[in-house]
Amino acid sequence: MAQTFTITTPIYYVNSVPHVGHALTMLVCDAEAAYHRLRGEEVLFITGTDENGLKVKEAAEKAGEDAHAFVDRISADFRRTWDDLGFQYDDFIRTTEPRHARAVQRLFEILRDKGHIYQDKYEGWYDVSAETFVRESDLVDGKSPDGNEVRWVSEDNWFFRLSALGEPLMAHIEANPDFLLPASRKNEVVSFINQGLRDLCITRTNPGWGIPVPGDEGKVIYVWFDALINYIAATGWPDDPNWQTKWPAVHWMAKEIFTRFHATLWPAMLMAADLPLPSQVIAHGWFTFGKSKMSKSQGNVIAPGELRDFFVTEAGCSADLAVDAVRLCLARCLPYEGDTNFTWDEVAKHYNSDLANDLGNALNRSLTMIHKFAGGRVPGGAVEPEVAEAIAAAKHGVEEAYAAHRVDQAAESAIGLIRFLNKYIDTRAPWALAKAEDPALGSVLRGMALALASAAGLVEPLLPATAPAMRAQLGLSGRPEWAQLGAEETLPAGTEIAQPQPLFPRLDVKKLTAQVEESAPAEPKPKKEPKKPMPEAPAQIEFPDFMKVQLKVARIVEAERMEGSDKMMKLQVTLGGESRQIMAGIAKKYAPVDLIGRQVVVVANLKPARLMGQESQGMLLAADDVDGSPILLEPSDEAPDGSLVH
RNA sequence: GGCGACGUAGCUCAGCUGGUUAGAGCGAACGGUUCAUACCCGUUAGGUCCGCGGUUCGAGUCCGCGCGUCGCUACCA
Repeated sequence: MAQTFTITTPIYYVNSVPHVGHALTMLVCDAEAAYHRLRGEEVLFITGTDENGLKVKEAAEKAGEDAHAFVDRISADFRRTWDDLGFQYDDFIRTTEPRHARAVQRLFEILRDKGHIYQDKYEGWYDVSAETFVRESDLVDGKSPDGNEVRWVSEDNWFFRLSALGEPLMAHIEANPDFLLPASRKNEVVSFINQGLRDLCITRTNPGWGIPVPGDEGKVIYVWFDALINYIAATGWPDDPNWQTKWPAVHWMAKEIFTRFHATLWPAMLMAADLPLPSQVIAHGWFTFGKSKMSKSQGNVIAPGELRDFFVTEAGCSADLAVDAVRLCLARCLPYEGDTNFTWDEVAKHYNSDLANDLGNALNRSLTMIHKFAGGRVPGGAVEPEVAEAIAAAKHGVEEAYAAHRVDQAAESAIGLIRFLNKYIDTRAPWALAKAEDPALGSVLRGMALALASAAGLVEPLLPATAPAMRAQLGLSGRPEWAQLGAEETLPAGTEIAQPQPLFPRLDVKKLTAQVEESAPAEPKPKKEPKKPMPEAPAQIEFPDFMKVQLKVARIVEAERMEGSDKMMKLQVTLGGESRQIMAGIAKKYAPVDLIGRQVVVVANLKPARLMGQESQGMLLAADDVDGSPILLEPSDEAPDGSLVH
């Protein structure tokens, strides 16, 4: 069986509403899928919704709705939005479907049987909203760093041995340079993995919603662990023996879920289960709007349908073509590496220059000329070499762009052919040839028509409504094979041309500018995520509060600088009978030789923590110097190691 | 804090392994053309290629330092 080209968007969390960011991911996948279909390949384009998690259940309750009804409703919203915009996905998978649950449970069992999952106790704070565990030290005023409510949980849980998979993962990344794209994101993943991976708690207490842990029904599987498995579930794994013809897949997503989940956790899960890794994992950046990210919490979401309606109302193009206009603008503004500011201004410019002035006008003027100078039929005559070459070059450019997942560059290359055509028309001046009754006229007109027919094919994955509309005006029906695209035979002499009909009416930019200025919301507050501040010390504390802190004298027996940090030092100390490892940020000021043998004061009953992948069992006390550098505290006289300080 | 990226014409950005007069699109100015959706084509922009130092016969392109933006980060207790 032939290998299928499988491409995925993330499954969208039902706690949000569809916005332009989602539409961008949909677009790149849709365009790539369409391109591969045009080439005659089997294609599987998967999208869907992520519907498990405590947060979903609580959102349903808040809405006074049954959870099933709630997710059905929101999932349908997403689906309707994508249908409305004409995205041609092949499968829409929901994590509440049995096929997904079965795959999740099966993968869990496999990993457990192989020893990659173990049971342990977790006790600590849990952020319900973000569905993550929160370190005590990260709490801000009793809330999570994101300001969400936290609750104390103490439970037995299942952990995924992610810590063991860093090395094989790195090996795979190094052996496959295009596995993670773009390169700048890949670097982030490499440094993330190099910091050392930690085992991940992958279960939660069963709230009556989610996928139960096989053999431990009191638990459900952590939403992220669960959600990622949709990709393989949609191929039919584990039951369909043909699933491997649909795997591996190309995964596209926005950058925020790249590093931790798609580029690390997911490949690690597959690796642990001895399943093939995705062929490529690719992240795009965000659209920003004004100064900040376009997001629900910022209140500056543009609904994708809103953009389409804009072109219908303001430019007056048909609904189908307005969708194409949206697609073009998304592609042209595609933030591949960084983020892109997505503005009405930019949108209007791309629409006018690429679609109205270049593409639409080139079609229009060419058709008019064929009517005026050739009686409305494609004349005979060989297409001139420079036209054939320009077509071939543009086609090649589009192919290269799609091979590199650069939908933006594919658009550029296809529009480039139109630009060439406009220059060619000016240079060859068919009106002058006609006047002079120059025999070259036929060749020139036919070349123009062929360039347009070819351009239609090249833009087709990106502009699926525009391409057939162009062909219809050119008097062509059906579409050529990709391989045939650009061939002279695809446009026989004598083909009857339709009456030209403007496809994309120009936008009146001046009028728009006035409107936008009028309706523009106040510039979104320039906000920087507040760095989590150190908890403020209260003005006074009770004596028992103080007594909670156990301070002891310790003697440093070993000290070692940490690679990759100019401040951190790893210390081995003795508290009399007991020795401990403590991490301390003092390496800038003190050298190991200054420290060994020295007595210091430590907080002895501080909960252990991991710093730079090292356990720290306590905290070294130091005063802040004016420049912020540490000044170590030590007893003024030799004290017994381990003696209490109070 | 660490790691990483970026800083090129008014704007958005290309410039691979260093090599003659540094490019594209948009905008602007001027000119041309008339087939066309007031569109298209051409010319122009005197760009310190962020700054300073270095390697080299030669650097936007490599190295160091500095400044400025930005990204990632499970950790400076």
